[in-house]
Amino acid sequence: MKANAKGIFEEFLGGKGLRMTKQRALILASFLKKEGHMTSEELHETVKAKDPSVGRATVYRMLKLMKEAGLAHEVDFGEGIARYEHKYGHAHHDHLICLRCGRTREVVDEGIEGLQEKLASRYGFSLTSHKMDLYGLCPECRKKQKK
Amino acid sequence: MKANAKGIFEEFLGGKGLRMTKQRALILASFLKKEGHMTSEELHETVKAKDPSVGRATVYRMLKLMKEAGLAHEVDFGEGIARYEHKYGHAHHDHLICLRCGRTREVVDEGIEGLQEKLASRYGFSLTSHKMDLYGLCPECRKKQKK
DNA sequence: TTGCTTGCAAAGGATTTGCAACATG
DNA sequence: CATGTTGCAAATCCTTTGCAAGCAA
Repeated sequence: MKANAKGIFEEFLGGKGLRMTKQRALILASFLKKEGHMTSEELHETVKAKDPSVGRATVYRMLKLMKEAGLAHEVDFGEGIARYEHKYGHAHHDHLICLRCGRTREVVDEGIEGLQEKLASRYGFSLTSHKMDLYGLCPECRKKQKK
Repeated sequence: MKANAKGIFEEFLGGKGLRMTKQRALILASFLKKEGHMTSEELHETVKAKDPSVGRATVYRMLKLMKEAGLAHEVDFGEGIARYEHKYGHAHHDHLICLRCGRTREVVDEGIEGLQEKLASRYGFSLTSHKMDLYGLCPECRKKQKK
């Protein structure tokens, strides 16, 4: 699966006359290995652990490329920084976000997905994508809250 | 309605030992008058048309106050800039956004709202708020697309 | 008066870009 | 070898902050 994602990315690069480099391979591998919603800085740290010479600009440039290649997805939890999650092998999903501890859960509800389509077509829109983030308290934080 | 919103804001200010000033009154009125999702800069322009001496920092500071007072709501359509819509007299709603022309529509679907609660409680979360933005093509842009 | 407010400019934080040196196909 | 690529630092963009002067209560 990891090798395959790399294959997809190389094909993407080839199609645009771009090249695979050791920095790109390292960043891609690091990105795929880590789960969750990481910031550019977190990814840069992970990459630097393997090769301290990689600069942050390269990480930003790769993030943009991976987004174009369809391997990364940008999310925004209202913190004023971009976060990325990998799309490869991850189906579409929405987020449940704890306002206290920041933990997130990926969720999907077919019923909601269906109603979104209906809602859009009611207004004559054709839907391309959507984002839905639900904010609240996770079970653990609700417990602490009561004490 | 406008006068009333001003009343709400003055009460909010009073409760915090803050003062009403002519800049604040002007920014509030300009904010309420304009519909849609405006950026800080757009609001600043509107305000400057009435009083060119108002600085952008004051607009940013007011936006934060209006948010605290519950009169403004920050939204983010992924452009890297904050947009604000007024909450006063506007019930909760989600957005339908045209990817081509940028037009937005405010929508609500009770069915979706209900399923969101169910989805959250299925994971033990208590819900505080949510945001849902649907991206696609509006009826006008779909027509143009076909030609 | 007291101390909240303002405008300005400087500071900040995240992300982008120019450039000379370097590596890939 | 011709071009893409890199790291660095400088530059941007949006937003926040420090400060001296100004104004509301």
